[in-house]
Amino acid sequence: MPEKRVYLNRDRVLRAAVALADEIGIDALSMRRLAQELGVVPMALYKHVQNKEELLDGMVEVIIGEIDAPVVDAEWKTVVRERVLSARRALQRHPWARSVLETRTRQTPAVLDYMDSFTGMFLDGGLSVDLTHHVMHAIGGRMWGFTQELFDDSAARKAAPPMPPEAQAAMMRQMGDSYPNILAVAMASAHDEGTAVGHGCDDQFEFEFALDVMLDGFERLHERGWSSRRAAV
Amino acid sequence: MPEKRVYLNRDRVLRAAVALADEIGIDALSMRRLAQELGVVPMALYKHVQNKEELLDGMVEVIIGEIDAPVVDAEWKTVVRERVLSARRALQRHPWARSVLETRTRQTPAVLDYMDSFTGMFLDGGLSVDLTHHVMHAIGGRMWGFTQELFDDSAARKAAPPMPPEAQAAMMRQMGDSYPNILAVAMASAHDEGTAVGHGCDDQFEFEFALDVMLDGFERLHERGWSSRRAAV
DNA sequence: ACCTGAACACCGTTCAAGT
DNA sequence: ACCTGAACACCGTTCAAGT
Repeated sequence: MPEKRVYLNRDRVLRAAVALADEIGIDALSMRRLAQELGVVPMALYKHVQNKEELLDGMVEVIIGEIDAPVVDAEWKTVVRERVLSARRALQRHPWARSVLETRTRQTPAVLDYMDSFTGMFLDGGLSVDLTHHVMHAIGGRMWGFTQELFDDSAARKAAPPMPPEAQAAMMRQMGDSYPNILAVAMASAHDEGTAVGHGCDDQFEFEFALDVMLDGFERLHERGWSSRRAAV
Repeated sequence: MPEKRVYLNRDRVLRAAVALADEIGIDALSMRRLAQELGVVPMALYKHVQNKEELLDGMVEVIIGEIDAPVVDAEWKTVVRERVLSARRALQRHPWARSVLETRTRQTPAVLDYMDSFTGMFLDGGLSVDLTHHVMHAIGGRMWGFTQELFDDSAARKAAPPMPPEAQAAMMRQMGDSYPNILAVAMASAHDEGTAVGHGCDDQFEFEFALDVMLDGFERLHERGWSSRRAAV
């Protein structure tokens, strides 16, 4: 008696990939091994995922789906803090996730959604778009690896050829519908670049901004005689 | 007329690997491709490097060698700042270095030397061993990826079986000769763990420490009406 | 002491077919 | 519409030899 044939789909493939990576580790996760797990020939996967890169992008989507929505009715610092800790918990559930995130460069809709929502936590908290911009860069590494590339277009530029201005404007308009917060920040920093006074997206500036926030914080703790014992209280 | 045969050595192999990765990218760097570059059969490399992992560890050594020594006669914040910026420059010269560093878990002598010297910048600046400990964790991601694992022994524990106390003491003594600063910090946090009040090496605590340093810093900038224009002055 | 050659058990992905 | 099979051009690493 032939079993009812259950067709593969993208979602089944991605979930199986996440589960398998949890089990055998990311290095051992190959297209061939995943196919075997699904009881299918390797090439069957390529109907649902263009290549291995896209499989990894899809696995990131699954992880992002595990991050809690922002808490409501709290000051922005609490909202951000809880969200970051939730993201951290999601990453910890999947030990391979950190290293995969760090290699992703494609800005999939799932990633952009998360970024937009994250940006919104600062803007809703009343931070200026300027400060929010640099804060997003600074917190990037702590949120996880790919924030850096969001407002920094060097990665995107490599992927896509330059666009005529009208196409750029059209894209901006379309982005505004889905990602209003990202758009607000991107527009403000583009304006800054025009005036040549602010810092649109200078990689070195962003790095030093984050470094100085940390060093200044350390200095204040040192001056106050901070110790982890007292912090525990 | 036969050319004088120049034997391979570890250093030649590592330098060639770094140069080749710069040229063709880290993904394309294979033992086979590297051997070809050196005009040698793949297996010849295995005399100088146990396997590919060790090749990557060796490439990290080369990178560390490019980081400037700490500047002298300056306050600790400046010393740290300059060192971090120097490390950043080294990483930027080798675009593949970041991703390689993030996958390294072995604590080679080169890595320990760098860590010890880095720790020393804070201790010499007068920070307490306690604060230095948490600061080292906090700055880890900014320095680069592997600091996290230094005082956190979970990675080391996986690699090596547990030791009898005498062996541990002997190792400590030996470490004290080469890495006095690491030892000072490690001993202080071990003591804390005994009192069960401080935070020896709680991963979650370290993460939140760093997160809160950033968030508090952002809040202060927000309150002061910070803008990148004024920061430029 | 150092390098070689052949072989093993893997990869991701293509192409042209099968149902 | 979806899956298959065979093949291609690669990997890292072993082992037993060569000079």
